[in-house]
Amino acid sequence: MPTISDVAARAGVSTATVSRALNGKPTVDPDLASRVRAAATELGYQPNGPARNLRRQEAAVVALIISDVENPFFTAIARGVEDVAHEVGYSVVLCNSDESGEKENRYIDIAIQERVAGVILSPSGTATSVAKLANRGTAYVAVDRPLPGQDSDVVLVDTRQAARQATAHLIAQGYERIGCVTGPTGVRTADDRLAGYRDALKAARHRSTPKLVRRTEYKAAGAHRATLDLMSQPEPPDALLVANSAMTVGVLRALQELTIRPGTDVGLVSFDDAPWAELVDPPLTVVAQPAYEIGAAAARLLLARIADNSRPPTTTTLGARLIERASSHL
Amino acid sequence: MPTISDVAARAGVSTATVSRALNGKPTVDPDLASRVRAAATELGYQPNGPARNLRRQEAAVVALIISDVENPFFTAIARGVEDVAHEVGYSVVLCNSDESGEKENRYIDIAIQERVAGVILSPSGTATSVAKLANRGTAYVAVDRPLPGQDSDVVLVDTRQAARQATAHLIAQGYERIGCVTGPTGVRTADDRLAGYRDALKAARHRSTPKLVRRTEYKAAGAHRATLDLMSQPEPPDALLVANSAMTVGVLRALQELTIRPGTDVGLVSFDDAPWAELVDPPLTVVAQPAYEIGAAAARLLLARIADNSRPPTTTTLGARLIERASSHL
DNA sequence: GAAGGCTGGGTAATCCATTACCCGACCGGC
DNA sequence: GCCGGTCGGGTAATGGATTACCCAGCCTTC
Repeated sequence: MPTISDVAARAGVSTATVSRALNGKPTVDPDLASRVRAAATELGYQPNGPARNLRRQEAAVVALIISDVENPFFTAIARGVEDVAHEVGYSVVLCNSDESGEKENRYIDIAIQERVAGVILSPSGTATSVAKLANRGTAYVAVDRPLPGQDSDVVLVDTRQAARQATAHLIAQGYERIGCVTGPTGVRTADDRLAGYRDALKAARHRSTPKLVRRTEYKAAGAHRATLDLMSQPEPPDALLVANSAMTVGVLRALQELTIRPGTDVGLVSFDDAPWAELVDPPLTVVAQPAYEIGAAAARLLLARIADNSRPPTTTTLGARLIERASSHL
Repeated sequence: MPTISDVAARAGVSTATVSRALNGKPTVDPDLASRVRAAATELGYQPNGPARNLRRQEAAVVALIISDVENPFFTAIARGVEDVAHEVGYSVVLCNSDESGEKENRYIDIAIQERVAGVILSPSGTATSVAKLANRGTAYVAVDRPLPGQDSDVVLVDTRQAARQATAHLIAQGYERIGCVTGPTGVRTADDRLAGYRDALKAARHRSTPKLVRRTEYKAAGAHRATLDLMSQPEPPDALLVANSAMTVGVLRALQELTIRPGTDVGLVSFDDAPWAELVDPPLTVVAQPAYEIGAAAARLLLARIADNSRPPTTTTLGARLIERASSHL
């Protein structure tokens, strides 16, 4: 593996000049610079990243810690982050915390150890190592969910308002016993969606009862169980608000098993406009979240904070859009 | 940011002892070791990764370069890789090459620069920097697609056989003009699936004609166009084999627009058992690929190669499973 | 023609953890 | 009581790129 000295020897200059030439510093004679570049390509020289990062005290890398790689919402965020970061020469590494506080902490530790320039994360909500980032002055931005007790940059969706609107839509369509399947207590988006749901019920003077609400992990399996449970009650709901698309898979599966037809027998609105949402029968009414834009905005905030860590923390709230399709029409 | 010397000073020992204690070397007095650990936690010491990697000449990190983060097939592979790697203390960083040879090369260069222990990638198929990995002796494993001209470890699915079986199934169901929507020329899985499709037609003495085949990028948009084009011919196909689930989204959308009912008007078999495959109407017959196992197997191979780079390259081929649902029954 | 200012480029310090090498202390055996 | 061996732990070299600092040579300017 060739080092900078090998290149220097081959080009007949000092290592300092090689470094300057390859990093495009303007103080190098163009002739020398091209001799250096030639030597570097001939040797197939690749700078030693750890050495460079050690000296520079920072790597041009941002870590993106998301809570579920298999959730299209988060992968779309990843795209947004990548596009913005790449434009300014940063690389993005993706880490999957799997909604586990432990894995999240582990990845944060790794990010600190590797001295990445910044971290974007969707906090799991349990106590985390995020404080360490703050202590060390590593730039970070939260997406999708705020950090409990942390005053940081954050990019959110006005998910409570969106849930309220979605529920109001169901009410307007004439549904009377509207249920809600949402994520675990303590996960902010799950709490907010539930709150928005209740807001709408209250505004319409509907009674809100725990019997119509189920909370489980943000996955198909949990939602599947929850739905079986909800629908087998003496007075089952006649419509459901479902808090993400992974859950919707479980809900639809459960309804299938119970031979309850969505749209006809039970109204359905789901968060996340998954690619397949209009392919199921009936096409799903969804709350489309601007995932790509969340990622892009988070990346821009992170870059700004890397440049100036003293700037005041900002909260960016993006709106969601209700897309009405057939699953929510009586 | 505290360094190892700070910890050493605080614990009243030398840096060597700190390093040994924190790395669990057995030659340290237990008392000293616990004093060191205490000092480390008090200071919130996190070792400097670049310095460590520089010295060790390797990082306990493997890079996973996949061609599409938004494709569930690849994210499932990621899970498999992660689970195996974590067990032995390796971290996984995910890089999204987006089917672009250029991005792939870029990430390979970064992986080399950062001196990761190994690389797992789904090669885009265009000429790549993979040779650099080989030259430098960095361990790597190809998944899903073999590396052209490289004799490396590779984990594949017998996708030609699977395509053949899927097509034979359509033939057995009585479809007569079976079409195929597959990925771009040169992408091995796309070529193989087409070949398997032709194998089956030939075996059944059906005529194979280019009029029934379309090749486009492995995405919904391409497949959408391809389907509109295929179905608007004078003699359109009465069944389709679709080469991945992203494409199937495009195909279904196109059929919807043309008000052609899948299953009834046109038989459908798709690669990849997406979570929503049984939720659409009619439920999709699919070729389920063992994505998680591919990832796990690749990770195991990579670890073996990291341990011993002289071992002979192996090819692991996993089988796929045809899951018959309603979309392929006349 | 000499002094001061620039410029390009070399020398060597620096980043920090790991580890080869070495040394002192203590043990057992004769 | 002395010697060789063990064990624990310290000193300092090491990895490779960046960059502060310095110097040589040339240009300007009076």
